Amino acid sequence: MRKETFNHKEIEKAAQAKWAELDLYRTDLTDTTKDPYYLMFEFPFPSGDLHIGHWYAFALTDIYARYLRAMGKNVLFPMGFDAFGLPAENAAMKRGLDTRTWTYESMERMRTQVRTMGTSVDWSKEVVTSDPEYYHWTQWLFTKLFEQGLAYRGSAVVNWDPVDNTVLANEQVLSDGTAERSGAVVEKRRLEQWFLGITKYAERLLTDIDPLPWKEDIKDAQRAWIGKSDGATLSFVITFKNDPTLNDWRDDKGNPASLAVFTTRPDTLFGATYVVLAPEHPWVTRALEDHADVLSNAVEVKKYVEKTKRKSERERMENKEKSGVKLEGITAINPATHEEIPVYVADYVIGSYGTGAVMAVPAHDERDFEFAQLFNLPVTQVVAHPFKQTTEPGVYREGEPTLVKDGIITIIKHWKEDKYMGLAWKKVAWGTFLTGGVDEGMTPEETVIKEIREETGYLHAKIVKKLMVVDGLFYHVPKEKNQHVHGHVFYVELVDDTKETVDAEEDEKHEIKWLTLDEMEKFITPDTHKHALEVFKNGYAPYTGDGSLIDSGEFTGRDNEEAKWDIVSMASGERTTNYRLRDWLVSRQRYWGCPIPIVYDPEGKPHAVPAEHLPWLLPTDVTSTTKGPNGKAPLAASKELADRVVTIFGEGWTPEYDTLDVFVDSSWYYLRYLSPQNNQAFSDQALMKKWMPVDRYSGGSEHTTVHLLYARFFYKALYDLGLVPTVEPFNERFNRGLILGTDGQKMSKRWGNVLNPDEFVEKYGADAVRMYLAFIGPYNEAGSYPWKHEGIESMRRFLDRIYALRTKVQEGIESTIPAQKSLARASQKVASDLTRFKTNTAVSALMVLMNALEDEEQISSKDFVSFLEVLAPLAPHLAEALYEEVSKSESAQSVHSLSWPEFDQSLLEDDTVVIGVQVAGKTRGEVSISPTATEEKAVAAALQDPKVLQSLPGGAPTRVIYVPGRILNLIP
RNA sequence: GCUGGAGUGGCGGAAUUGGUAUACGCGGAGGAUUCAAAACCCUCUCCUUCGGGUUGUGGGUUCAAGUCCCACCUCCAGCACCA
Repeated sequence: MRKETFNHKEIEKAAQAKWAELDLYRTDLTDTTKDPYYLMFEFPFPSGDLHIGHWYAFALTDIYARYLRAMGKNVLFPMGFDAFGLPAENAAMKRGLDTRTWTYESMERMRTQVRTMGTSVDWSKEVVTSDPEYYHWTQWLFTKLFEQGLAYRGSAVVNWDPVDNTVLANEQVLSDGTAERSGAVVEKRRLEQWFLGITKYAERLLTDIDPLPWKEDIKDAQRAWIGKSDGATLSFVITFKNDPTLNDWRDDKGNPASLAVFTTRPDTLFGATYVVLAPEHPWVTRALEDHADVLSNAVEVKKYVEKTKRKSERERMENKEKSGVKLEGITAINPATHEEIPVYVADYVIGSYGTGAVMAVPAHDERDFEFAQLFNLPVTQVVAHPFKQTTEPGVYREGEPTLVKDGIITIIKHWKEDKYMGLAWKKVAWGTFLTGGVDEGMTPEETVIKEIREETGYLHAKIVKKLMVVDGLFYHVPKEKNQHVHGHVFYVELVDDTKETVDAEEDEKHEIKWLTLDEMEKFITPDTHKHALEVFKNGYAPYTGDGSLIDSGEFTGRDNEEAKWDIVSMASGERTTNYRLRDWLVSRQRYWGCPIPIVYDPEGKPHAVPAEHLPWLLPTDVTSTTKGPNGKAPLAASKELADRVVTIFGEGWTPEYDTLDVFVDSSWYYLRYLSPQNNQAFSDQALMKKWMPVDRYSGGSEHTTVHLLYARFFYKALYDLGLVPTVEPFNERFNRGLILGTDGQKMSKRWGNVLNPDEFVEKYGADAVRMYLAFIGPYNEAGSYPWKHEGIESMRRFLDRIYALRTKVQEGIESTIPAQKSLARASQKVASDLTRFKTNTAVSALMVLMNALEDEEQISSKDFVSFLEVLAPLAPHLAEALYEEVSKSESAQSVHSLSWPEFDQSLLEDDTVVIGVQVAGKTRGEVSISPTATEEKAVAAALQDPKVLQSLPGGAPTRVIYVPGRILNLIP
């Protein structure tokens, strides 16, 4: 038997009944006496049961809600259910139950569970997305977007299950590309679908992130998702070899047959040696379907295109080996070099990004390089790889004048042996290849032959290959000046040892060494030469960085970034921005979702269902398991729906059969909380002005990109329609961490490590579970925390000790100063910790406080109530129970109606503090002095300490650094 | 591969934002209590050759670095053939 314990079931029941009776958590949204604070957590799917993750999300935000109320805020803390959607539908189907019935029963169960946590949710604001009262307005908002052209129809590729004759969501397709349900190999099909035009908002979604007070990882994930790229669209004129008449062919806009490509590297245009089209590119389709004769290898191309179509998304993602087919009969003209270059179709180019076609620059793009290797395509270097010398001798001297010139770096092979020429410099510790400057009027090649002869005397040298151009910035020690050399790197073989006498002056400079490649590696010193050797040994690797342009016509020599846009205008290109973000496909061929409020006239033209016919009800004569005809959505089988359309709109009119993606439902629910029963509007304008944006939004990191981004877009679209008052819906965003199983693994049925929170609530009580979760780690950082049984036991022990404290409480006695000080400190610490969502240190502060109170003989009832007030957000039930016991002199009915305890500031200031004493920065002792003591006093006190004296030669410091109340540092 | 974040005892984690590193809790050891055990209570618990040393590693800035700067290593998260 514990010395003191309490019956948590009793006190929880009593407290919860009391709160309900007092209607303590109903928020008056129109209250003008208090500051509004909108605190929200992500509303759950009705998954059937609350798991520990739900507790973590709801209970910890509840702690903050209770704290804010005590701070005098008017807190809106609502909840609801994201009730439509696949998870509910699948769960119901798996159990063989009706989706609607199962979903609503499931929500009822979860509501009860949420109450057991002691959350202070205002249930009068509850929203359920599958209620017609809610989706009425989802539909209304959709029609508003439709009117703006922001909701539109387009064709999209979907996952098609040929056995079940149905469309599958990505989640229903297994990693091997088969359907979860039927096991069939999933195919790709192009269907007409509804989209929301989120890409129109890409730029604003991006720039408006910057001022938000979110953690960098959340912001960055959104930026990556939007994926902005600045570049240019360039046109490549196309020539049809097999059918010259087509060369006059013009596109829809009357432009000559030319192919648009998007590139972020127009500066490398001179190095574009071929062009690649995505297999989905309209030209490929057209060439195969309408003009098969333009391709000499149409059969082969067709085969390749078919093959890539069958490839699943995942396959394409995992297997990144290049493949492709040349389009025989079509060539393109590089607009910069005017050279004729080949055209390929390859699936490494994505049809839906940019123009679905790229110019390939193998010298400066890794993917293009890989492809070029495969097909033996030319690699033309146009950007020199720069090296600024960073190791002596020859470190580039910043700010000093620099001689810019062309030069050669020559790797010379011995005429007989497998050895190479190295030059050991005599006046400086350089080991180099043969180098030289290119004189006016000479080519680098001529310079090579000349330099070999002048500097080494060898007469018979053969240039085998030009390897590359490197750009060296270094200090030429013998010449005593900075040089910036565009170094043309050559590989040369000596034919024989015929040589003439070398000029004595040249001979003075360096000595020839014949070295193997391994020896050469150690011998060579300048960075440019090291790189040249590397390329000689391992071959050219694509260089994707910046540098000066080479072999780029009139642009040669200029900085690539600086010349970029000039090259674009020279090629008559257009500066373009592209985004990775695609428009949001919202059609779902499922039953359990918000019906898309669209009907089609006899010509097939879509019309929004007029407002007076909303809500556009989900028919009840079909259900999740109903199969629509020809693989259409379940609603296509609904007679109820078809009849409704004919009755309202007339013969020949047909309904839209698809339902909306659940992320549409959840994109605006925070607006509905403000006016959940409103049947005149989706929300209330005055209340939105008062309450938006949501002050703090807590949720899972899995929703960082999709939900958060979609909600931001939806809200911005409503802002443009004048329907909401601000540009962003959420101010602060906190991603919570993950509670792991006791084995440190993610909880999953597969590992058999799923813990049921109800068991712990039953055994230790809701308060212990709440406080344990609060203590497990910082809630404001998305870490992951393994569940420890010992942890929750210790938390119950802590609560028992608090319960035991009540026996020390005395009515009518004075507070002691130590008790007051402890309370003041804890109250301040808990307040600042909770504000930052640092629940773990808030709990720790409570523990420190309790340890101090335990040392007291007696506790005044006033102090004890203060203690309960600080405890109340974290352990609301126990605080309430103890409050009832000791609060006879208090006027408030509930501890949760009290305001946060205030203490005299002077209680936080100590008369004496212990500060560290350092000698030369090392801690040697400590002194106990007043935080306002003068430097003389502090030093005098410190010199009393023998340890300090001992380490302070001379007995007195020459210099003193004194930060009152913090540190004393004595410098000998 | 790219981008972002983080590395502190046996473990979860603290650290007034540059000022006594290891708060609080778990685990462990010893004791008290008990016929005995559980529970409860008390004490100790980074290393040390007792000089001192210690925040992933190596440098730097500073009177002073877990905190700031540079390089490297490791882990986590997001994106991933996006031209």
